[in-house]
Amino acid sequence: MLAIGRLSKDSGVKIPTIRYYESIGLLPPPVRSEGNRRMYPPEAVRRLRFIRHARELGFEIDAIRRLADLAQDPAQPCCEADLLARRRLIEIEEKISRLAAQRDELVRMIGDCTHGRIEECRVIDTLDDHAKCLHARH
Amino acid sequence: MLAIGRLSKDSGVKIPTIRYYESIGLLPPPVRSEGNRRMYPPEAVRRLRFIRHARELGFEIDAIRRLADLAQDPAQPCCEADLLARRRLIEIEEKISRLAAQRDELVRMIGDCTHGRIEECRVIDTLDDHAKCLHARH
DNA sequence: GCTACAATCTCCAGTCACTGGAGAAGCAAG
DNA sequence: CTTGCTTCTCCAGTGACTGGAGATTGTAGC
Ligand SMILES: [Zn+2]
Ligand SMILES: [Zn+2]
Ligand SMILES: [Zn+2]
Ligand SMILES: [Zn+2]
Repeated sequence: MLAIGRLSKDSGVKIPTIRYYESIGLLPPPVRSEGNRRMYPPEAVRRLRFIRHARELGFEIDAIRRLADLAQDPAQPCCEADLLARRRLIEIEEKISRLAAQRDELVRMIGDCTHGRIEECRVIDTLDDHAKCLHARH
Repeated sequence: MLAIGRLSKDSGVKIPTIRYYESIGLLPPPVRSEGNRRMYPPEAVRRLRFIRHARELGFEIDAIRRLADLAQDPAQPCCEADLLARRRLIEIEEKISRLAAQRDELVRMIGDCTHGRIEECRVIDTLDDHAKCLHARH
């Protein structure tokens, strides 16, 4: 059995975050010691690492809840887990293309600016009029 | 003078957002009509479009506040505006590389999975152990 | 003038995923 | 017993909105 500080160190998840995950039902409430301290079984480290890893890959809490539940159930088919991963992948690709478009605009704005006064600034000028952008939408 | 609904349509910024921008001091409080309605000068459309455009390029409100103020002051040197743009560009590049790393992991997880049961699922398996990832960090 | 209906007003709460502070209580070592 | 560390609960704040409730104002048609 581990105290919360130990669990935090072993899993790499901050103490307030662990309590937060408990409060939203992502991490099951552990037993308490006589003095009301949370006492975790060793498996909690694994679950929390799983959660952390999924968060690092950008999964939302709801998706992680499903993924973590599925991980506990080895006989189930994995199509739902794979679907969640594919959804996340699509999301990532959309984000990347949006950011790449923003990057293109900024590179151009900065590159075209002669760095004189505001009145000739390409950055301000472009922000002031989207028609001066390469991409129709951002 | 435009009412808020008109301003919203002309600028593409939703009414509650316009009021929100006023509340945080990004948009100056307009004069009011006898009946306490906000009445905007035509220039408000331009300012709001500027703000919206900068938001679409991912600038934070604080940066936009500076940029919008600088835009009003044509004689100033534009180095600060350019610096804000360069900062945003760096931020974008960092985001893209983080997302690209996530994408690589997900593509591999999904591609390697034989889509059988959870116990053999590469998605769950990889989430469970970051050592199975390509990238050391995400 | 009256009646709908649309537009706007203020205030407040919710979103997401944490993060941190205040103040109190428990716990281990010297 | 005291000192200092850990943990407890509760609450508020983050960023940038978003939307609902309930009240008021403006406008068009009759
Ligand atoms: Zn410039
Ligand atoms: Zn643009
Ligand atoms: Zn699978
Ligand atoms: Zn990993």
